Amino acid sequence: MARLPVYLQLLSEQFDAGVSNISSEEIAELAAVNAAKVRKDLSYLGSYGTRGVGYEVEFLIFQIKRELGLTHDWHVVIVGAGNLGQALAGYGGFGERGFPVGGIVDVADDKVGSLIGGVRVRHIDDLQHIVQSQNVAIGVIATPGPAAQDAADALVAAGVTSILNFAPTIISAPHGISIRKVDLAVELQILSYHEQRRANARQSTALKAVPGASGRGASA
Amino acid sequence: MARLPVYLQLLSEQFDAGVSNISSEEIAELAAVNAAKVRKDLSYLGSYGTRGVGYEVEFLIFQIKRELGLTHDWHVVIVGAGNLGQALAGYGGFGERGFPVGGIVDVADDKVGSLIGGVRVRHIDDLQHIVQSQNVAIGVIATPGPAAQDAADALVAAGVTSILNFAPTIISAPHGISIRKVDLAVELQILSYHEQRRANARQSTALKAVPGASGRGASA
DNA sequence: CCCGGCTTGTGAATCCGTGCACAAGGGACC
DNA sequence: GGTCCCTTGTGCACGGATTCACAAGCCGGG
Ligand SMILES: NC(=O)c1ccc[n+]([C@@H]2O[C@H](COP(=O)([O-])OP(=O)(O)OC[C@H]3O[C@@H](n4cnc5c(N)ncnc54)[C@H](O)[C@@H]3O)[C@@H](O)[C@H]2O)c1
Ligand SMILES: NC(=O)c1ccc[n+]([C@@H]2O[C@H](COP(=O)([O-])OP(=O)(O)OC[C@H]3O[C@@H](n4cnc5c(N)ncnc54)[C@H](O)[C@@H]3O)[C@@H](O)[C@H]2O)c1
Repeated sequence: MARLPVYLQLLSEQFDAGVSNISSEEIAELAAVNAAKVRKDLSYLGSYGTRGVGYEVEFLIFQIKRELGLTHDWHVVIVGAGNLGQALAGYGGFGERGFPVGGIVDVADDKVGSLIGGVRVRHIDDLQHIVQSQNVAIGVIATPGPAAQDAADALVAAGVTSILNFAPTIISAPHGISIRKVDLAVELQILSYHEQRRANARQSTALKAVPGASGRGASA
Repeated sequence: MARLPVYLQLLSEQFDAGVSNISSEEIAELAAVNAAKVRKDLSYLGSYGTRGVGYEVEFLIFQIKRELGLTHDWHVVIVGAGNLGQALAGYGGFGERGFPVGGIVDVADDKVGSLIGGVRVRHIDDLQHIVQSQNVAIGVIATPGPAAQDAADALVAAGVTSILNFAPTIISAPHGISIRKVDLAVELQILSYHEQRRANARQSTALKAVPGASGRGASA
């Protein structure tokens, strides 16, 4: 389930805040979901709650981590040392959450060799060596859209089996490779869709009073 | 539907490549989804296809844009001018896709005043002025996790009605405000979940042959 | 003008995720 | 030891999304 990481995040926060026991109701509140859903999700891990009491936070964290495969670190390699690649590589939260940057590669000669967040940018030809020497399983694509498929192919050829793609391109990979895509523009467009629906709703209600006047006018 | 932006993206690419007509089958191929789903999604916009021929790319792009509310630009304001905020503000693809950066704000005095991607960083106290003078409807949160809720409150107070949150924190807002969250760690954890399942599967099959030996050992 | 082939649009069956409601069970207090 | 209260775990019903399959419809060629 895609909600487990969210639970993990908030449980970790609660644990740091000194909370040792928590009910499904409280988790639901913090995760902004239904309490029954929380219990269903957690029961999927096994019956680790105590009726009448709730869940032991520390134990639950461990169980979720086990389920997600977070019992050890997963090294990550970033392809593309541009704007985004640098932000990602320089972002400390990566390693803190169990995903240290094992390497970052690029094709551009002026990028190769520079130091980002303590990691040196290498040429993409070194990808296979990096992946295999560091036992990297996850690759992150931060190249321009047209290069994304090439990057994916290179990652797969190097032995990576999971890919996180930030480029606005749908990439394909052999069966057995996990791919996830994060597309900024898609997120914004979904928001604008809702904005537009709200604007339309306002307009329809106002229409009866003043036909022709638009709600939130978007004048230049 | 959350798939419309994906269709839009790939249709735009096809249009640029000179394709003027396209079938649901081809769209499905490019979007990596079922063809019937594509037709259902598109029929939701109205009956804009021609039986026996397919869809006219340009017209379809226009219809999807209309549905998504992309007939005009939506200005965006970024809260937090750190690592990520700077990458976002400096990213040209934002404006190209109809979401120009209308402003970027921060609390830190050493950030305020600097120029990023042609936009000057302003103090968060100016948020309301920026939002209202530029008619901004969408806010992007790029602050550290603990400050995310404050940022959201400030955005809502300033009049923003949609929020895209990059911080690993669940934020709450009044009813009627759209919120979307993009959490890097969650994406990586989902990938690691699949990795781990693959590793387990390998281990189970190997177990019969060599009990005790682990598949992809994560030593040190 | 008619016919055959191709693609859309959509009814219907199905599947999956969600949420309700409640029985089962554990703990604390008496 | 008993009882009461609180919370978990889950059977069940519901709704939306997905997929199949096919009739309807358009176009080009004969
Ligand atoms: N910058 C952002 O905030 C942001 C936000 C969302 C999405 N994106 C997406 O992320 C991707 C990268 O954005 P960016 O702003 O960092 O772009 P960028 O142009 O700054 O960086 C791209 C980097 O990729 C390298 N590159 C090009 N082809 C390559 C290849 N075949 N193999 C390896 N490296 C290659 C380039 O040398 C460059 O360094 C784009 O697809 C963009 O749409 C960026
Ligand atoms: N950098 C990345 O690649 C990356 C990737 C994924 C997620 N994130 C998330 O994005 C957020 C920002 O990451 P970052 O690397 O840019 O961090 P950062 O520390 O570089 O930048 C945070 C910025 O927010 C500002 N800030 C703090 N409190 C604020 C407030 N109340 N109002 C306005 N501004 C405030 C700070 O002054 C700072 O400039 C974090 O939550 C992080 O988890 C970052």
